[in-house]
Amino acid sequence: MAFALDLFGDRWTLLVVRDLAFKGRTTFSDFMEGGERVATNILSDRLKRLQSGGVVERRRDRVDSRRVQYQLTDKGKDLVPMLVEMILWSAAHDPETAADPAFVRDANTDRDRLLRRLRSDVDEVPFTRAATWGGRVAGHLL
Amino acid sequence: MAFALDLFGDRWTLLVVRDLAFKGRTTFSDFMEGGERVATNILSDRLKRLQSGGVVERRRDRVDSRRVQYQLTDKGKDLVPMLVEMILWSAAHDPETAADPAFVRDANTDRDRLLRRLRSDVDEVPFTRAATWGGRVAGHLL
DNA sequence: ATTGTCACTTGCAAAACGCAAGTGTTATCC
DNA sequence: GGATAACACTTGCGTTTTGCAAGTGACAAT
Repeated sequence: MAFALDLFGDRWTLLVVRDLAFKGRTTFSDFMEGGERVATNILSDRLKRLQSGGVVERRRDRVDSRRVQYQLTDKGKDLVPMLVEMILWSAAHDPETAADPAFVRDANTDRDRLLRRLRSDVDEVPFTRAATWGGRVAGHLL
Repeated sequence: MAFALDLFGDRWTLLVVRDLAFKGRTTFSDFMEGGERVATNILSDRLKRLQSGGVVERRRDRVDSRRVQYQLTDKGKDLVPMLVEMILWSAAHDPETAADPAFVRDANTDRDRLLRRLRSDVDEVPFTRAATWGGRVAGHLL
């Protein structure tokens, strides 16, 4: 656990991973526009740490070389089950939760199926689509 | 997720929860002796935050009134599945992991059973025993 | 009565964070 | 082709949080 917390034991890092895993956000400005107010220097620092931790990979966009695309490595994708548990806990205990009740139900009734779906969504077409669930991007409500 | 990270998005908080859930540690000095080097003021602060977050309860020891016993609330016990996923991720990706391979195997082959066991262990005799697994305290190797 | 244990608190230096502004590079528009 | 804009950052600086060491108060043990 100390190993995990060394890497993402802070306020922002896991939100970046969530954006990558569920929200289809892949660029610096995507992460910035995510509602939560990260400072640019902090975001920059967290992306570097995620890279050196092997959770995220960085590459320039082929089409528009100003842009930098971030994506989860396999190691990063392996965080999804933990994120799901975190979301479920929050959904259960946050009085103002924004989690989709159907997502929660699905996770509780057939967790393995949900995880398989999320995994395959995150795996394929890494730069064009987010993980989908129930026909739409999964994370909009998380 | 932001709700969760507000409460335990830092380096130390989840280690306290882990100590309570898996390692049978219940007192301030227990937490201090846990190997990781938390400062006393930080530990004190985190325990207060966990209390006000409803994750942990504080009560004086009946027998020795110097001592203070901490225990997980139901809300705190609900974090166990997330902790397990975190441990599994660390076990899979930390080259120097100390996690028990059999724990990892059990978690992967019959997760629900493991969670039920951990839950009942944490529930009963809250002040005398830690969660056990495989006949011994579960967390010694986590 | 003295010493020790336990659960903290306090003070201070160092590190991390948050904000605003600035920089360099690459597209896009006229 | 030159000006403008977009993007991904970096830099400076004041504020907040952390880490370390020492101290305190209540109670227990001897």
